[in-house]
Amino acid sequence: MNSTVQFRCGTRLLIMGTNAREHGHPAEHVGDAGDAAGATARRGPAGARAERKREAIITAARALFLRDGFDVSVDQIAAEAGVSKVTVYNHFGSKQALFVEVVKDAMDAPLGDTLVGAVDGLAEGDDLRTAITDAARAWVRRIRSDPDVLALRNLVAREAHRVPELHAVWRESGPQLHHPAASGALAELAATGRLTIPDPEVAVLQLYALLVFPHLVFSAYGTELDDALAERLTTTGVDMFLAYYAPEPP
Amino acid sequence: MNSTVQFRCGTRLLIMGTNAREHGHPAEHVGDAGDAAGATARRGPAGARAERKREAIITAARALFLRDGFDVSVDQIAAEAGVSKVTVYNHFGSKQALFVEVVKDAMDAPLGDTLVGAVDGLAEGDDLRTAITDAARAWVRRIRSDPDVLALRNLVAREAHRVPELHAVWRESGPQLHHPAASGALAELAATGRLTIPDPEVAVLQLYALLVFPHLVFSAYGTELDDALAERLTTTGVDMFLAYYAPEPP
DNA sequence: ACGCACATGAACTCAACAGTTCAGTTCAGG
DNA sequence: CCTGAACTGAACTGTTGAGTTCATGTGCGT
Repeated sequence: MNSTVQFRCGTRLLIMGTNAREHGHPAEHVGDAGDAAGATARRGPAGARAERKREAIITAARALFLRDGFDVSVDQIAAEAGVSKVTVYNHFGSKQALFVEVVKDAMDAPLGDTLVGAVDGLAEGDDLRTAITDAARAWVRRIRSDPDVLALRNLVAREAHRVPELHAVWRESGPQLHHPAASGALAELAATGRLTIPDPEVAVLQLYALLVFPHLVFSAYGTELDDALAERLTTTGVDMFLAYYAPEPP
Repeated sequence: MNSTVQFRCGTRLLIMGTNAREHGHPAEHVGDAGDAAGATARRGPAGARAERKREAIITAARALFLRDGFDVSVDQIAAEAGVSKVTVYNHFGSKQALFVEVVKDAMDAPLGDTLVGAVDGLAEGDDLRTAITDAARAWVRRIRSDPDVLALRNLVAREAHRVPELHAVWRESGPQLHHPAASGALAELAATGRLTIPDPEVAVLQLYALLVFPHLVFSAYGTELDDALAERLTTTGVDMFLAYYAPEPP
């Protein structure tokens, strides 16, 4: 919508598996007016031990939720976390709240930044096709190689109807975060005259559509595109995009 | 993969809502060797009354499953169908089996045929862009206007992990059915020289990606693209596709 | 009009699971 | 080392929902 907003909000890479995550303050998102005031509203136990427990719970819950969906029992999560069920409830209040917390925590935008990086570091004379293809390749690889990224998206998609709050979380951390990034990158290319983009909103969608949506869609139904096809899809996709939006062929 | 297979397999339009469906033989799919032999394997009650009941159950179950997912209780379904719960079990054996049956029944390929139709009725001199755009528009409209089409896809995506048999059903009735259709249409256009398609597999995916995947993806997360955007997406998508695959601009 | 397969409904079993209670234990911080 | 907040384990409540049983109708086919 509006231009010149801050991109590059969350470059926190979402490594997962190894729990080497700094974990700042979990609920320190951007907007959310009405949260800065109370501050003590419904925060769980405090202290060093509590922090450890909390993290253990989130880690275990993330793993189990990603694997089995919302249907895992709280007992399982507690067991996996090496923690009493009561502790889970002391910390999060309800299963839903825990779920939302897990998704919030895991949902940092790993997409789109790649493109921004590629475009930012693009000198005047560099080959646009190569740059974008590389970025796209990295982007797709990230999606495909880290099963958790797709698993998380599918999880949110699957359970959104059961946990309505997910909608909000998703909108805030998903599209709203990296959509402006990619959008801004395209705008930058348009501004410097390397692309001609009459309808930026459509162009961004098409970029997604050509490069990542196939993976999202197929993974949603449990199948997976093989490496060779993914590669052809990426290069041809960028080709097609540039053929349409670049003023003249290089 | 192989060319010159039969397209136009299932042109049974999936109207829904009005239950004016002829309902032939529900399990009369194409391949499925090992089904023609036994024939009496696990078929439920027979007779006129039974058939009525069975249909009522499927209709009710479809409505409820599409609305609320797999979580509706069998009692609800029975009530909605005006039928005893025992009858449901007499007919289908288990909730899962009923679910699979419902999906099988509802899953006819409404996609792709449009394209085939447009291409088939294309005279030598006709404008390709207009024809494909019209087909695409109809296609997208069908997806967007009939909530059940998307609901069904989302349902399958959501519950596939709980009902593994869905994978098979999906593969048989989904991609495997209309993918060849669209694929064949493209092949036909390539054969008559109106398009130049080096990598047909990729081209089909790109056609899907540009035209329908955005709708699938966004609907999976509960949002919806507005009409104007959908229209721009369609026309620009076809444009882009043709710009890349048509030998020379008309 | 007769009989039997099919349908009913109401009560029942069984299991799982969210969330709670509580008496007792652990650990971090002062 | 002492105190209290935080944790534990285990038992408990309450609900929900799948699938079953059975005694009693009801309608289709002949």
